[in-house]
Amino acid sequence: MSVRVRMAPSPTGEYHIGHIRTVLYNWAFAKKEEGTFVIRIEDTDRERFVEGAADRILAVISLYGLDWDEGPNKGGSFGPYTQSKRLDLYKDYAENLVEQGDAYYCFCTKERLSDLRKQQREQGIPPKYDKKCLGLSKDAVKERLEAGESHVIRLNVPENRDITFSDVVYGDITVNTNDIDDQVLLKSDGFPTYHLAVVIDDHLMEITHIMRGMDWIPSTPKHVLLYEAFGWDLPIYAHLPNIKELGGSKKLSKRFGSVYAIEFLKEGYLSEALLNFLMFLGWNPGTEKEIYTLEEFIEDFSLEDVHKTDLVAFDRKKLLWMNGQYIRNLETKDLWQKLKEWSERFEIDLGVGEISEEYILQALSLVQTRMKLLPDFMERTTYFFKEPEIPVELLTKYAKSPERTKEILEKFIDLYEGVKEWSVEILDQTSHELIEKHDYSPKEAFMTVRVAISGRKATPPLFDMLGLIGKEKSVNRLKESLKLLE
RNA sequence: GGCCCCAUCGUCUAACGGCUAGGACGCCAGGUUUUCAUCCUGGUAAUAGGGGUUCGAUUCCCCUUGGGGUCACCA
Repeated sequence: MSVRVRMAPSPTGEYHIGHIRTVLYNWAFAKKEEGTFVIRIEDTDRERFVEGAADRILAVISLYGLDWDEGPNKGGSFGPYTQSKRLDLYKDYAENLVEQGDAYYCFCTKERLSDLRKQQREQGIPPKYDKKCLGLSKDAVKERLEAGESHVIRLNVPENRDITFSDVVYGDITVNTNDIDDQVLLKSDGFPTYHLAVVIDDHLMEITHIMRGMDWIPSTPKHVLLYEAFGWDLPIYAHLPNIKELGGSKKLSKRFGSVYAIEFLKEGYLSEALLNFLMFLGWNPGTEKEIYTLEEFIEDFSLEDVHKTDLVAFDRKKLLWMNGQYIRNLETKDLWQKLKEWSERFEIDLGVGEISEEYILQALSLVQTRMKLLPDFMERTTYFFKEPEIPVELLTKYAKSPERTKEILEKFIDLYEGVKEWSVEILDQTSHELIEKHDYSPKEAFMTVRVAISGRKATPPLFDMLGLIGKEKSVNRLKESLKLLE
């Protein structure tokens, strides 16, 4: 039987970076096993439903370079892939369960339920439905149903039975049914709860492996009960460790940076780097290899290597390092391509104006090893494209006196005006000759020129920079800087 | 609180029950360098505690402690 896995987002908000990790594992597993990856929209909560969220979730998954074989906007033979379009199905199955005695109608009001919970808490016992409506006679139920009384359908959880299921990552997990509540299956608005819908859909869609966050472990026994009641085979469960903020907070927090998948992209992380980083949050190949392409990940991924732990920390510094790796390892023209796409997608101005692509590529190649995030491009290259502001205190910082700064600038202006062939090699050679002749230290001379040209103290190598900026502009900038000292 | 899960450097992690517990990020130091990066070299730092089992426990078992999850007509 071929592998079928799924990711089932709930359109209640923006997609979290941790969700992408789960999508990635499912996606890679399907690819590796030559199976099918399906996406199903679980929009059964009408209160929390957010208009447009489903589309944005699908879009961000695509932006990360991941795709699916069946699902909304894609089709497949197990549709529809949106739960709100499958309502009749859930109702039929729930009613069958009632007939079998595995579920029952419940007419209790929300007030009674919350009072009950309150009482139980006060008595220090775990809150649980007291099965009051299970005692209703068939006729009584029928009567109240016909009267149009508001009702739900609840799972009839048997007493004192150990439910054991096997998890590929966490091993055997056993829970006693006394600790399981008579979960609502069908809500009074006719929508199923997650528990009912997920079991029915996973079965009908022939899902073979369920990979999801380990926060679902406690409700898995309910699902097992449901599979049993329906007489269906259990899928293979593989719960995944959850992700937390480095530093102790329980979840990723805005305080430390981005949280939503789309935000990381906007901040200038490359999807390849993000995915590479995410791979290792809960999985490890057991080797020392850490830079992984998607193809390599598909090759090496295995459920057995998913780490059995409670939480993994999201180390933003390591992510940043990894992003720098990816930026550096890109061909410059490919990096430029990424910059352009990023700029268009998020409407960010790269600050290059109408300058030729050839010039931009040269500037980019000079700053590439200095970039960790896409926006570093603007910060690092602005003076290649626009005349910079020169802070006087920085200009005069390196020579012993303002007079000496002036002298250095004058000498370099003379030198550069006379240079016939404006090449990095010639500039390097003649500049060194100049400082030797006048006994300037390399640092005072070159730092002064650097500041006079760029307005800053940290730039790519001076002569590479001058070479690209060109003779006329370089000389002009030196002259403008000189004027600041008068 | 009940139930469930987890426990190796600060972080992600490696180590058929067996060499000085390995790697990566970070941090520190040095080298390269006119600056900032890159790059190279080195260093720092861990088996939560206590009992067992064993010739020998990071590894297996128990307890304690700590962390996390979950107990809705949310997913």
